[in-house]
Amino acid sequence: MDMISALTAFSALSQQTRLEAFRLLVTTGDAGMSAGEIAEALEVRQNTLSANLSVLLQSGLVRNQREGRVIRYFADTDGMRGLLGFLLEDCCGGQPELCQPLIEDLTCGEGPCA
Amino acid sequence: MDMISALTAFSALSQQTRLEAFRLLVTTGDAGMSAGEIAEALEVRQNTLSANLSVLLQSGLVRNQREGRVIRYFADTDGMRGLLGFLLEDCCGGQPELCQPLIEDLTCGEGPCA
DNA sequence: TAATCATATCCATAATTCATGAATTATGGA
DNA sequence: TCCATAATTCATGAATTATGGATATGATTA
Repeated sequence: MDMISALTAFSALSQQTRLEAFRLLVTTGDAGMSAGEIAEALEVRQNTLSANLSVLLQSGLVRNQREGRVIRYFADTDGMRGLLGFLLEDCCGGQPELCQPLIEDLTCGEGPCA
Repeated sequence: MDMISALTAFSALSQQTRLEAFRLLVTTGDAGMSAGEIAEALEVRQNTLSANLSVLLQSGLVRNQREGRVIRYFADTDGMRGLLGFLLEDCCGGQPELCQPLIEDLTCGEGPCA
């Protein structure tokens, strides 16, 4: 992931409706959620959400797929991985002794994630 | 980390000068860098950088410390960990089978980070 | 074909963000 | 105390972004 993509992704996540939508999509995983369901869950107007989903799409953090009349959205795992990698890249390159314990904290295994 | 803090952090990272400054501070680790050195490295005016550093400070991603006339800035590992945890939290809670491989990719061990 | 449902797009307005120059504060040395 | 240096704060205007109403598109059903 390059700097521009990272900026776009961070910018996409720096707005409440979008961050909430993204988290929602992360929790629903492969099932995803239709635009309408997301709008209802977050209590935002349809057109406002649509605009925000389009920002998330462009950031690569979210994918979508038309299913008949409905358009279903999904968190994009690759996009998320790219962003996490970008954040940790310098850390790993420059300061692995700082970085490794930071990563080890992030395992899902035991207890809450972080 | 709560939603507001995460929004603040993402917003802080969604601007080029700030993202570059943050990455710079990550690579310098415990050594940190003075405001002037950062401004010089990034070729931005002192007051512009100062405003941007203050945004990073408030986001918790960066700390600072006065040393005589100089103010030295450092990446805040705890802040970074909090943000990563926030991103992965839902993933771990809701979709550990998606999340774990994503995390495993992030080890510093072999090759580039991501 | 007409009606309807789910989304997206267009447009205007409101709100936010950003870089800049000028002024200010804090520190250390002569 | 005076001066120079390091950095911050403040006010401003330009640019960007968010929002909501209206409308358009695209897919299904009757």
